[in-house]
Amino acid sequence: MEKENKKEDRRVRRTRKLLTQALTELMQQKQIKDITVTELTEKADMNRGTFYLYYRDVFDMIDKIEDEMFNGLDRIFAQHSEDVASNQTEPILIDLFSLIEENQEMCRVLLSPHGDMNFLHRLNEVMHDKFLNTWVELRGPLKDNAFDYYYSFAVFGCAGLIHAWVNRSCKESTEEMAKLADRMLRRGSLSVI
Amino acid sequence: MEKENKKEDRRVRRTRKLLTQALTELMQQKQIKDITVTELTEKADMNRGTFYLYYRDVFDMIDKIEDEMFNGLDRIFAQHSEDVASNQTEPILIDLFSLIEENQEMCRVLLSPHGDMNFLHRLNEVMHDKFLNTWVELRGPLKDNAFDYYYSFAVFGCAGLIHAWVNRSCKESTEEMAKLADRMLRRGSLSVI
DNA sequence: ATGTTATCCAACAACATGTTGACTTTTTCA
DNA sequence: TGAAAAAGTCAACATGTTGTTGGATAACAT
Repeated sequence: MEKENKKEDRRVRRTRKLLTQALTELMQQKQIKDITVTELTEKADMNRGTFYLYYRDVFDMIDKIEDEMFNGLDRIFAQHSEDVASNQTEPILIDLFSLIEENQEMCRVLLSPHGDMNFLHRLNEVMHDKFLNTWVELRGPLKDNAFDYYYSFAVFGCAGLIHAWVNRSCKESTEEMAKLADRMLRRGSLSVI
Repeated sequence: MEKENKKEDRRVRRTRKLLTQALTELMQQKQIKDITVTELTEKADMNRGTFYLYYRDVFDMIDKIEDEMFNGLDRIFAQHSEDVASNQTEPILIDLFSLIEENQEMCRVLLSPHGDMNFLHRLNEVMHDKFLNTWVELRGPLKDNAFDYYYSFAVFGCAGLIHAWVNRSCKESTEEMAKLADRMLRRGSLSVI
């Protein structure tokens, strides 16, 4: 364990941070497709060539940023393994919404009209795997296709919830949101109004 | 009424059709951002300049295609104005899923990882307007923010449902899907499994 | 048959891209 | 502290896409 857990070079941190800031700003102004590496590095006040040391293009950069969020997601599910098994969704949801809150700005742009559909699908995939795996373990193999529909509806629906939440600057607390999501999933979205 | 309702030039129809076909194919292979006008027109076997007679760029083309689908959506809501007022969602949903089925391929790519987030938001907007307007008429002005969350959840959720459906090549009938959606919205998505 | 319109073709400048090599600055670590 | 390693700067390059143009040709409507 020489330098495994060593923090990365300060310059690298600085560069990554500046690029991420610049990207977040630009994504609020225009669609991803219209963001050029040139203007991105200009806004971050660095050389254009530096960008290519880290990312292939703007979309690749977004993917990498998403990666970090999904790592956080994995960590949450690892911590709540018992809750998943016992179908205790609320504690998981609270941590999940906390993660969202920490990455508020990025989530807002990723779910915005200028956002990234792939983000939604990665989310869908993760939730599907995490939950479905435990369901299979508990109840044996599945028979019909209702599960696919259930998960697609639930995950996309939660994404919609998150979208609305971050666009209100996360006014409601994470606990409130977890309760709201849980209620919608269990009793139906109409039950909240 | 000289030539108001006259069909457009046969050449125009042909060009539009060829371009749409080519786009649909390409969107299955790669992300929108990687689709160039050059390769699009090559696949459609026509001059590059012709493309610019109709669309500003590839994203503009997608918007225009979406426009047609949303016109169909408007027509459906116009036909079911009584159902909206009486909260009879199922008949509307059936027609809605029929519309989806007609535009199966395009819906699949628009909701795919390579898809268009703006499509989701336009959908959200339309449903919000159509339904919420009647709610307001019936029940007077709204007080709290639960409606926003409800609609975001419901519309995004339905989008997830549609996504799963078109990826199964619309195996289930429109009636089945309408029932499924209605049930999820009213009794909760967990009720289907 | 005739005028109108859509498409084709070639060519153009403008721009973003991705990569390179040499140079400077910062960080690491012994 | 000093030398090696790594990160970033800068200028330059070939390449490909873009959006637009003017004139020729073909397809269409009446």
